[in-house]
Amino acid sequence: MIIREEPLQHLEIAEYLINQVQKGIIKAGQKIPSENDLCEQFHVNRHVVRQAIARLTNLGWVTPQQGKGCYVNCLPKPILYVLSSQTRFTENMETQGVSHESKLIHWEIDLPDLNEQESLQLDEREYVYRLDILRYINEQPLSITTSVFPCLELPRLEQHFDHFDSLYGILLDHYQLRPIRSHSMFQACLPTLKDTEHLKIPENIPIIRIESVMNHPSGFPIEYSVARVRGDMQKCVIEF
Amino acid sequence: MIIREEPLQHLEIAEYLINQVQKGIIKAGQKIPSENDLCEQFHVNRHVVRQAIARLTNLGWVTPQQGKGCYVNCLPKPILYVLSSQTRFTENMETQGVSHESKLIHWEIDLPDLNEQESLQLDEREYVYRLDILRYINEQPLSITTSVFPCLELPRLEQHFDHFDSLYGILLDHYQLRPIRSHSMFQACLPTLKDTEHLKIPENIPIIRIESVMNHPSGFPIEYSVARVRGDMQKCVIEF
DNA sequence: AAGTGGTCTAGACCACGCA
DNA sequence: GCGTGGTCTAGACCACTTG
Repeated sequence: MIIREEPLQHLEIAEYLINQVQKGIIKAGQKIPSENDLCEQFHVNRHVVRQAIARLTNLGWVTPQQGKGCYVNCLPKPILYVLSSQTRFTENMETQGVSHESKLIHWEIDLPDLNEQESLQLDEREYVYRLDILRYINEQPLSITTSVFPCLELPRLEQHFDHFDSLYGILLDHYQLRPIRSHSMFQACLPTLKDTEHLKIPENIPIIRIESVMNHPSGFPIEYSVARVRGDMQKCVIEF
Repeated sequence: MIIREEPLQHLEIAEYLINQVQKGIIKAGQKIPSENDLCEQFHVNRHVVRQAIARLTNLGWVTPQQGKGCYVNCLPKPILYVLSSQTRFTENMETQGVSHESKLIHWEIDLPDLNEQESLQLDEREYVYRLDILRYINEQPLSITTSVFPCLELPRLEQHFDHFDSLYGILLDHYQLRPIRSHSMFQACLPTLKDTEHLKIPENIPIIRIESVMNHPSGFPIEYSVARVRGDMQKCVIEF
């Protein structure tokens, strides 16, 4: 009598592999067995093995590399991002001693959409700057942020884009402006296809979406931003 | 000359379907075409269609139901959860007029792990209560929270579990205790397999993990909790 | 019984990295 | 050229829902 003990699934293979990594049997930087090897080992189809590996990938344990193999991530301990009314990316990273970089990958002048109108208390005819900023830590893409400012408040902002390094540096240097965080809204979601390209992540890695409104020191809203941050690379901390 | 315009992929089918839903061509509560129909429509294998639908599912647009079809979600606008030093789940939901419920699904007395020791400033020999609480809004599971308290602070806590409805209600009624949020840490991640069972979600839906420490009014830490919340059902708001 | 989604097998071709 | 992962086809069996 043959007992089919086959609620064996992609999920069980995934758990087995995660165990191997957690126990240190397969170490960070090493490869897990190839898909074909795993097929033989578990006597299953390659498709099933691939499902298992997909789960490992989404959970952040491994990253497959075409032509090479599937490597266990040297998981960088998630960066702490301390949120307060005064927080800036650059300063935050520097206090943690993390190498960082910001790139302006796109900017435009446009009419505000409904969200932007409401958050910035703008008329539908008041133009805004819309900037897309890609931020790196340790040479890896961490987040992409869309920041929106009323054009009126930051005249000729584009003049300062040539040597872009820190958004808040520009605001401070050229406009004597230090925005203050009014409120933020967090949500876990999946990246858009565009975001996956910029962040160089698979489309199933969860990201944290942070929607914020920043105020001018005198009180009115001056910046509306939506950041999409790799969930596995950052933890946001709020102190009360 | 035949032009292969076939970077057609599961992702493109997914985008097509998302468009149909966004434009209202397929409305909430309705079914999208069956897998076999989509196979014919796009002249692709069922496997490809299933990948596309998997993406829709993860993004929260649809939920497949075996034997019936794949229904467009009546997307409940994400609940706002306002985080402050005084926040409680029950009160938060009631101010928004949302029907809610809490179930204690597991409890134990145990020695604290390293995280818990550190967060609660406990000796490794001081026992803790560990509670798993499942919370519902509008009859749908929203979050699962593991709360840890030092046994010493809440003697005979289990006596009050019979008619469990609100954790903070018990603390207030029987211990005259109103914990105050010290800090919280957010991260986007994927659910564990256990969490998927409790929350009744597929394993690829992103969740937001909120790790918090709450203090006794006189200042020392009294509760360490880890909440896993459906990303598509809740937005956390922080006011500064 | 027919249709639906859930899971698996078997096998193909491609793009990439490496020796 | 070979092995790797990425993608797709073709077809099978199952569990569930509905008529």
